[in-house]
Amino acid sequence: MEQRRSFIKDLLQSTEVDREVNAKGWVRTKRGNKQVAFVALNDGSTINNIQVVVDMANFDENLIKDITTGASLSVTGTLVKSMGQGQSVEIQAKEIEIYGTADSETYPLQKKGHSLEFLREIAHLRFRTNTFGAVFRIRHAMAFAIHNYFNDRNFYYLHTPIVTGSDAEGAGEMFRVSTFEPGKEPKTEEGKIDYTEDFFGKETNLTVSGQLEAELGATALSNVYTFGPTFRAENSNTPRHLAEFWMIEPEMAFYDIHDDMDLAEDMLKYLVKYALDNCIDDLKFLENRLIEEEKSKPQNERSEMPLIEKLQFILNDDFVRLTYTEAVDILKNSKPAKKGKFQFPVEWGIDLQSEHERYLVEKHFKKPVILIDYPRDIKAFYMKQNDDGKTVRAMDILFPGIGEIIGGSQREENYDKLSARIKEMGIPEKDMWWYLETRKFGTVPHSGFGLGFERLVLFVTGMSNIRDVIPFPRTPKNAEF
RNA sequence: UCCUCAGUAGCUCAGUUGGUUAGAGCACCUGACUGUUAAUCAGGGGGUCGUAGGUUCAAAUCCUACCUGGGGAGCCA
Repeated sequence: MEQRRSFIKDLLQSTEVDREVNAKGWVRTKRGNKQVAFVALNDGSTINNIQVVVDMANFDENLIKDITTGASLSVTGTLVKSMGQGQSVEIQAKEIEIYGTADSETYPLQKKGHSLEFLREIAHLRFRTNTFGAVFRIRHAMAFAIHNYFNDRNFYYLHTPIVTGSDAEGAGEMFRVSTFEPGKEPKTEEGKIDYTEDFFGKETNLTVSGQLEAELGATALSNVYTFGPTFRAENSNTPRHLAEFWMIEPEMAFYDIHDDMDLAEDMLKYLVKYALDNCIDDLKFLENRLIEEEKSKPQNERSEMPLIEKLQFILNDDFVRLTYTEAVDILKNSKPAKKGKFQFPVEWGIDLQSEHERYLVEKHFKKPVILIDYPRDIKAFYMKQNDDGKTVRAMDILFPGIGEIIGGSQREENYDKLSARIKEMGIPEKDMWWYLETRKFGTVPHSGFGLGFERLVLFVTGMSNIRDVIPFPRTPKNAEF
C-alpha cells in the first residue's frame, strides 16, 4: 500500500517510531561508505533535515549515484530511533524514487556556505539554502501574524487599487501604466501626450501608497488596513530600499496621534513575539549564522547583542516617545554635534538625517524611538496641523539598524485647513475631490501609519540587505526572475 | 544620482616594488574506509585574471573608460 507523505517537521517531532513512513524532499548532503550512505533530506517544512539511512546492499548502485546534493526524492522506509548521534529519529530506507537528478558538475549550490551576493544572482535556487528557507518561513509567519493581529481587533482588510489615477500623494516617483505603444502615443493639439486616448482615459500609475483610499474605508468601517505591493520609481541604491515592496497601512477612525502610536508599538511587539513563539528554530539558525559572519569583522562593527536577545529586548521596554523639537535639542547638545562630527549640522526645521536618527536610537536611547510633531514644511499635506502653526501630528518610529520602520500621522480632518494646505502645496484640487468630500460629510478625527513589511522582516531575521528578505527583489537596473 | 571599495578556478579568497609555467581551501571526478553529522584520507581535472583601450622589452599588478557587485549618502517604508 502506498504510504502517505509526511512532512519532515512532523517526522522529526514524532515519538511514534518503528512505523513505515514516506518523506519527499531535496537532498542537502550525502555521505557514507560502500556499506551505508546517509542522506540529509529537506522539504522546507523546517530548517532541520531528516537523515535517510541507505543500506547499499539493498539498492542499485546507479540509483545511489544519482542521489546528489539538489536531487529530489521520495523515500519510503521505517522511522526508527537513530543509532548515531545528532538526531533522535531517522528513516531506514526501503524504497527510493528519484524525481529529478541535479548534476553535481553544474548544480550551483554546495554543501558549504555561499555569499548572499552570489545567492542573489541565483534567486530561483536560493530558497533551497538554510538561510533563505529560514527567512521566507519567517516572512510568511509575519504576514500571517499581521492578518491575525488586525482580525482580532476589528480591523477589515481593504484592497486598495494597484493602478491609481492620482499623483497627489507625493510619496515619490511613480511607474506609469499605459497601453500606448512607445513612440506612437497620440498627441494633443499642443503636442503633449493625449492620455484621454489611453486605456483608462487618463494618466495612471502604479500605487505609491494605499493610504488615501484606506482613509475612505476608515470613515465607514472604522478600522481598516491594507497589505499590498507598493511601487516607487526612485533611483535608490541602498540595502533598505526596493522599487517594489509590501506595505501595511492601517487607518483608524476616532484615533488621535497617541492612539496611533499605541497601536503601532503594540503591533510591532506582537509581531516580534509571534516570531519568537513560532519561528525559534529558524531564528536560532539565523542568530548563529550572524555570529559566524561577524567573527571576521572587527569588534566595533559587531552587533551589541545576539539576534534573539535583541528581539526579546524590544518586548521588554516601552519605546521612547519625544517631539521633534526635543530631539533637535538632544542632538544639538550631543557630543558629535559639539565636536562637529555630524556631516549635516542640526537646526530646527531640517529633516533629520540618517546620522542623526542613528545617534538617537543607537547611541543616546539605545532602544526604539518614536518622534512626533515634525515641522509642517517637511511633511505631507494630509497631516493634522498643530495649533502652533509650525508643526504637524506626524510620528516616525525609528529602529536600530533599520532607521524608519513606520511613518504615520493623525490626519487633517478639518475641511478648510486641508483644502488650504492642498492649495498651498500646489496639489491639483480637481484630482482630490473625493478625498476632500470625506471631510465635508461626517468628518472624524482619524490616524494611520505605514509599516514597511520588508523592513520588519529585515529586523526580525537580522538580515542586513532588504534584497535578501523578498523573494525576487526589484531594484534599479534589476528585474531578473 | 553622488562618494568609496571590490571584480583572479564552480564558490570563497591569496598573488610582494610590474618579471619564468597564476596559487590555496572548499566543491567536482577517481579510489580507500562497516554509522556518517557541512564525514575523513589519498590522487586527479579545472583559469581569455570583469570588458575595451592604453603605457611598457614585459601587465592579474600601472593609467583611462565602461559594466557588475558591496558599503556609505540622498529619496523613503
